[in-house]
Amino acid sequence: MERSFRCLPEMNKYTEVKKKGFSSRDVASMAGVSQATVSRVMNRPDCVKEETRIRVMQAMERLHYQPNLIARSLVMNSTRTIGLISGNLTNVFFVETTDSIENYVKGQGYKTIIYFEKEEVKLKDIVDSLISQKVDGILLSSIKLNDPIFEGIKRCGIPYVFFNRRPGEEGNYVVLDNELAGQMATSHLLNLGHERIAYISGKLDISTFHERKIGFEKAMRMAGKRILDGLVHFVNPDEGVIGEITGRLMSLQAPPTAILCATDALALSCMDTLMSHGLDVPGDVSLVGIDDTKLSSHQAIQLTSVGHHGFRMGQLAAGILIDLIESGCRPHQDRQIILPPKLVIRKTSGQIRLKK
Amino acid sequence: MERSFRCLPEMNKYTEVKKKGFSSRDVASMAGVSQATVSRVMNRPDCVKEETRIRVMQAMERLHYQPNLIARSLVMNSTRTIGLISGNLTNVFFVETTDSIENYVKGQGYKTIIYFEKEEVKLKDIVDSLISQKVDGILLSSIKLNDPIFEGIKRCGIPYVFFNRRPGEEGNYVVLDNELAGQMATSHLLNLGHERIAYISGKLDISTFHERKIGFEKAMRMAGKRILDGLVHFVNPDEGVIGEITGRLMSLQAPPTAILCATDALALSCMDTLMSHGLDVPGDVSLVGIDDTKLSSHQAIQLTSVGHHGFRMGQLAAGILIDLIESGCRPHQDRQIILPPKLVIRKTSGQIRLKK
DNA sequence: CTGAAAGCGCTTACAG
DNA sequence: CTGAAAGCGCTTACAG
Repeated sequence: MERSFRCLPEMNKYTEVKKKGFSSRDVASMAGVSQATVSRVMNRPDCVKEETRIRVMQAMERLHYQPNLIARSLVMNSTRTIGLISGNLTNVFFVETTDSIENYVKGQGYKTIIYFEKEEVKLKDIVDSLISQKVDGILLSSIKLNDPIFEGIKRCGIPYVFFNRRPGEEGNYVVLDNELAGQMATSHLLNLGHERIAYISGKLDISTFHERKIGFEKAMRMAGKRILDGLVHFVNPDEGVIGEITGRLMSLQAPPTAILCATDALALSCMDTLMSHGLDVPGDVSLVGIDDTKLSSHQAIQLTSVGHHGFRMGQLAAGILIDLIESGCRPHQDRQIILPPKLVIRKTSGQIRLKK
Repeated sequence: MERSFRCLPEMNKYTEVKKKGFSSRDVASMAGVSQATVSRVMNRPDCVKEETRIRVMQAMERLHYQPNLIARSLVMNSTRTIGLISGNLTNVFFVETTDSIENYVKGQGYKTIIYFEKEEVKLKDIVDSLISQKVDGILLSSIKLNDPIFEGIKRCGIPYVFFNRRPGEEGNYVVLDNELAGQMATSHLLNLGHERIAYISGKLDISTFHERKIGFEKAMRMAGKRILDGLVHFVNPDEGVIGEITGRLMSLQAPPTAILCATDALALSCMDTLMSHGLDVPGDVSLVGIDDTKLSSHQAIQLTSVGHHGFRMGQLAAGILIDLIESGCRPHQDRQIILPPKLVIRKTSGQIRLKK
């Protein structure tokens, strides 16, 4: 558009688009009643005389009338929508939570707007967008430790629940006891005789990874084992560098006899690389994940893992959120659930073997 | 609530809920301008005097103002939202499409409302809900052959694209050449010397399954092989009966030497059962899927499959939808893409072995 | 460059 | 039981 035109009345690109449907006013005039009555037929049918109600309903049918929920939301100040900001679906764990969350909230009569986190998109923008969209509540796994956005969420007063990750000790959340999970996974490997244990994790600005690492360190310390420098890696899981790291680990002079991955998703990538290098798991190296996703129990995978069903975590978080939404008042106490992890020993972890 | 009260003015449960935020009117009065000017600062900043604009923006900051998109949508008649009705995430294929769709439309400035199909929830209700919510377009994989809802979608005039499944020959869609895919998968097994081929599929009221079955039959016919009665099953994939079917197939007097599953998801379930029965794939029985999901290429799975990357299908469909939305006019020709399938031979299919 | 006014499609007190 | 009216928070033609 030319500069000189920029302040002319803008062409309304919607002008020529036909109306998207009929309004309650159209129904009203067809039925010979007021708009208020049409509204009542939808919301409080008991309060409308049967004869009138039938006439209105016939008009609705004839016009294929669909109420405009946007308009309703505006007056009701409620959208019956929750916003879900989730980790990417390339991580199986979030597949489980996304599925269970959508199903749960749908059952409660809510819709779900989803966002999958992405490097380029700032969390703040997503949250702002959700606030602007007037969602009734926000469910988010994508939060960093001490993320300043947490303040913004609290300030605006919109109900929220974190799941899987949390910004700190405060707030509403449902998480795994990650420290314990890390500890249990490590102890399992120690019990099998491993000492040279590699640890592959996501970045430590995320609570999950921060806490699991502490658990790992704690277990090693308690067993009196040293954590070996080149064996510990904190990477960005999205970048697909797991293959490279794994390759490097295994071509070390003294490669690890076991690898603990901070998530099942990482372990799966790791396993993929190990196997494509012709290595046997657990023959050549043991492998353990954390999260215990369903996929890990597949007979072809059989990944030893520690976790607490993801679908349950999603459902719990969604349940709390809806509770928060419907109770209306802002409770004075944060709602916090820390789930106990469970170790599930499968086929990827085995007794250490002596170097041939 | 007592019957006698039912027509009393309803307690407005929103009455006591504090406003969800500030409005442009609040900003206006703080900045000492009219609401119209605040609106202009957001939408056509060039048309506002710099001094005024700065004053308004400061007021916005101070109030942490977030525009109410609900109100804007109402006047603009556009929500910048698309509705996605997807198959369940328990099917890996839909994990890939969901992920790519959300990412693509987000990049185009649209939000995504998702629904995962579910036995209990009727498609019509979901579509109606989406129409009521005034989404700008609908993307759906969940459609049955000749589904009457297709008429409703066309009538209401909302842009739509089907992906993976289609209601028939008509409409906008992006699908795999399913018949060819079925044929290629079958031919592959025939070429390996298999004749006793089992076929496990979803119900035939879904185009994908209908067409893939035709491909299967065609390949068998062209090879002059008979399709054996007890070896063909059309089941509801959600019900987890795959295990049972697989078990029954393999305990037949003359079990199949190969199993073709109509989707990778089915093949994965099938493999799980086969392995848990101690059977070797492909030693005891070959296994082939259709969709070629990423998971199939994992070293621990290595499922032979035929397909066309799911993420591409999702992205193509989303691209067409947004094109349809933004072009505004209803094109006279349907937009249809039929993707060519590719056979990827991995480790689950092998030469037939003679019965010991 | 800016404001007053109308309108998007609903809902709900208020009267009758 | 029903209608007229006001209002939710925006946007935009129309005046000035």
